[in-house]
Amino acid sequence: MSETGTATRTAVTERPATKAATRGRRGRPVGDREAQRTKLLRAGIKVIADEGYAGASLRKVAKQAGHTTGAITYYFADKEEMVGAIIEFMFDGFDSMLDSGDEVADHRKRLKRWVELNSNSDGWIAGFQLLARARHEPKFAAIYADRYSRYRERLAGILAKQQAAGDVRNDISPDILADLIGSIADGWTIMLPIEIERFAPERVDALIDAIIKLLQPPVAARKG
Amino acid sequence: MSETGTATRTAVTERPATKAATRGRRGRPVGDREAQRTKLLRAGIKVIADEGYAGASLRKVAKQAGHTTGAITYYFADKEEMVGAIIEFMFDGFDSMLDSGDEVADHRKRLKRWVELNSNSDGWIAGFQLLARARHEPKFAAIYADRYSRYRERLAGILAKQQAAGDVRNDISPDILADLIGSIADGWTIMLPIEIERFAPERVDALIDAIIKLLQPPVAARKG
Amino acid sequence: MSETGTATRTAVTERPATKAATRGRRGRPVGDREAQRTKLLRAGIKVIADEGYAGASLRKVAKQAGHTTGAITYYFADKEEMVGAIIEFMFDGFDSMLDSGDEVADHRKRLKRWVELNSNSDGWIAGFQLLARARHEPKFAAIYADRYSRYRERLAGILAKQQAAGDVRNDISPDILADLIGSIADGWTIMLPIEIERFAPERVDALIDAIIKLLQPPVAARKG
Amino acid sequence: MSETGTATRTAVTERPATKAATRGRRGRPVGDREAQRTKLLRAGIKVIADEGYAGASLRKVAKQAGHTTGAITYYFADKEEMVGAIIEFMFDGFDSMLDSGDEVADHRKRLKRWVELNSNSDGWIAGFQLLARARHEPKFAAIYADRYSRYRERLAGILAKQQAAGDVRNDISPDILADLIGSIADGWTIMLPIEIERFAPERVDALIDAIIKLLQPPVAARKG
DNA sequence: TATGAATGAGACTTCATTCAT
DNA sequence: GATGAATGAAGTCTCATTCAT
Repeated sequence: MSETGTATRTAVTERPATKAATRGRRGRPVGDREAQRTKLLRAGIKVIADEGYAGASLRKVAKQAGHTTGAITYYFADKEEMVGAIIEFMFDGFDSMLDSGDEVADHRKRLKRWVELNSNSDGWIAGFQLLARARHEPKFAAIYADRYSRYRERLAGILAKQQAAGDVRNDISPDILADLIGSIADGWTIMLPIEIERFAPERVDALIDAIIKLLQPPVAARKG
Repeated sequence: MSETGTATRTAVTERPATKAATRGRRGRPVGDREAQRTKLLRAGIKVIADEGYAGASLRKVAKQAGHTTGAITYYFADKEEMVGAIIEFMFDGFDSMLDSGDEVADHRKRLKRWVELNSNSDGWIAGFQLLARARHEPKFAAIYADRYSRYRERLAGILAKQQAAGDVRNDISPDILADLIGSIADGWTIMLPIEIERFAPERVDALIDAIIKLLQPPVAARKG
Repeated sequence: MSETGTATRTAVTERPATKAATRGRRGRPVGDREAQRTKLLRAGIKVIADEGYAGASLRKVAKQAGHTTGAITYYFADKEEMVGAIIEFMFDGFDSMLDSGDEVADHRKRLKRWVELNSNSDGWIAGFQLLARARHEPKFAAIYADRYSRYRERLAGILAKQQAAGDVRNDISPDILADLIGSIADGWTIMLPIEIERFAPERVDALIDAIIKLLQPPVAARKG
Repeated sequence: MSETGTATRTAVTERPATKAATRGRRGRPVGDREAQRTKLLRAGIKVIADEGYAGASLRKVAKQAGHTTGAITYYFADKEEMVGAIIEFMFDGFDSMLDSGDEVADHRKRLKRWVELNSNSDGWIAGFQLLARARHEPKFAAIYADRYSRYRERLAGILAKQQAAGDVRNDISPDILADLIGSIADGWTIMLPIEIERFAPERVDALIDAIIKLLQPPVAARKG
């Protein structure tokens, strides 16, 4: 509830089930506004993921949400506002990825999860589409920069702990390592939809093995 | 005629200004076809870099090149073909980057050059915009996939040689190493326009140092 | 709601002129959807009749109807759909022609009416323009084929009844007779706009007389 | 050689075979102009038949003829002139159809030939496409009216002879009969490309049988 | 609260035409 | 005699946005 994004606050406020059926209800339906807004955001993510930013029109978003065109400009001042809301909304589900654990082996889990998300989740596909757009919309860029750096900081924290435990090489500072790992993940995001065969499960395993090997302390220094 | 790509042979053949005004003239024109085509490609790259794919209209490209809209569809069957040509054109300049040399120290040169390209050159900014689009245009995707894999192969070849010479660790296969380095570069491309401060010169140096360190053979195995 | 075709229920519902000027107004409009649609169809018929299919642009149709281009693609997915709707609409008015009666003398009425329609009504002039186009648009062709065959069947039914009553020769099957009469009518449609003098009233009478004479039972077999 | 159309006069003037090969010839190539013009006309007919009038662009015609766009406006002042020339050219091959003979049975031949021509010959398919256009181009209309009436006159002449011989009913004037038969043929032209199944060989035979039966003198009056 | 008719600008594309070469 | 680069208008269609209802 202490989140930055407004979008999350709303998605939970589903109208209480005490209300009458949709037809024939009386009075002002409380909470509907936010629920509808969230519905539109989800529809927007789906459409951007499916058609790219250039191909995502408000009409398609409205249709996807089962609304009419007018509804969108009713809920959002204009397209830009809607897209901004979408980006915030997407990041709200993002942090969970780092909760995978602090063991070295958990790097594997995280990276695998990353590849999966990028293959299947509308959220991350749309996210990448909007990233391209962010270059031209400073507002979007700010959101991305903020959220990404937070992610790298947490990763650096984990790596620092692992270095202290002797599980990860300590001849490179943890924030640099975090940066490189993050970059690899970003690079995968870029190319995954284009070179799918490069990301066959066995190859992804090999790539992750290599990353973990690169993180290991030099032979002589290894613990045990 | 001995060039690799024809597209690179650019508009040096500008005619002397003995002609009427540039605007509005008809009939068989000055200059050769290839030069005009290249001019349009450069204009396209500029506009895509400035406005993103979604904002890059043929009108803008034509204007940027000092032509009318019709000229573009005269040189290219349609927008898709033009953009395809742009991608190819960008990669033509790209291949030269691998010619930087086979020494380990040359990895540094290449990576620095990469960051510079991504910071300053319209080419790679446009390239990333188109990459996002490639997800929805199989033809673009095919070009990217083809060119990228060629790049990685050459890089893997260099790394294999360096492994044989004992300059690079050989506990990870060269194609996996090439893949990871390429991914890092891709990841930089993605975030560079958004997190410029993350790519300050000193930090880039530190990142590259780290990559080279990661490539080194484990202490015990080092030559000399 | 008890209508056969909705398209026929036309723009009688014009609203009182209590509104601002027609041009430039926005928001929820006067009149009902069906009426506006019909208005556009009529405009389309007029333009096609005046300028031919090749010369009938959406712009012109919109202008004729007092709308902007966008309105047309609001009511019809694309030009093809609009033209398809026009053909259907024309045929809706067409079916009524067969209701002229079942007497032999009614063939005269019908054929005269046909010539009149082709001389004066935008409908059939447009119809012929579209017929030429149908060769290259299977969807149009399908509509024509369907409607024409329905027409011939009804005509054949009438002729069969007349044969049974001994009013029409029965040495030729009714569907063949219907086909030939229909073909004559089609032939007139084709040439009427080009050889107007060939279709002077007296000559049309003579042609129709001849058709009726051709339909008569051979002398010996005549009833009475 | 006493033809009206200029196009025929030219098609015969193929350059004498005494000329050298196309490459390396000297002097002004006599007759080439007309030969090239005819080549363009044929290409025009092909394209109009294939794509309809609306779809027939000068570019396509030029391409079909193996020329460049400019060639067409070199040979013809503009598109209208080219199309006018095409119509004249088409009719030049037309009269031959009436040369089928003067017997009653020859009506069958003629009508069958007509159906065949309309099914397979580019000439007549293009002819019908242009007919639709003629409504809006008085020049075209004049050509059609002239040529058609000439055709009907010849047909009436044949029928008059057959009436005199007692082979055809004489209770309807020959020009009216000729008009009706011509109309049927026109009607077939219109619908043939759209209702192909209606013109299966057996059915065409039945239709023609019926026409011949309609032409027969009433039973009591028949000769023999 | 939400609809949906309509706008008007602008997108891509095709075309007839022009004209230096 | 013929080419082909380029124009500029027009064509079809899509879109964000507005606003009466």
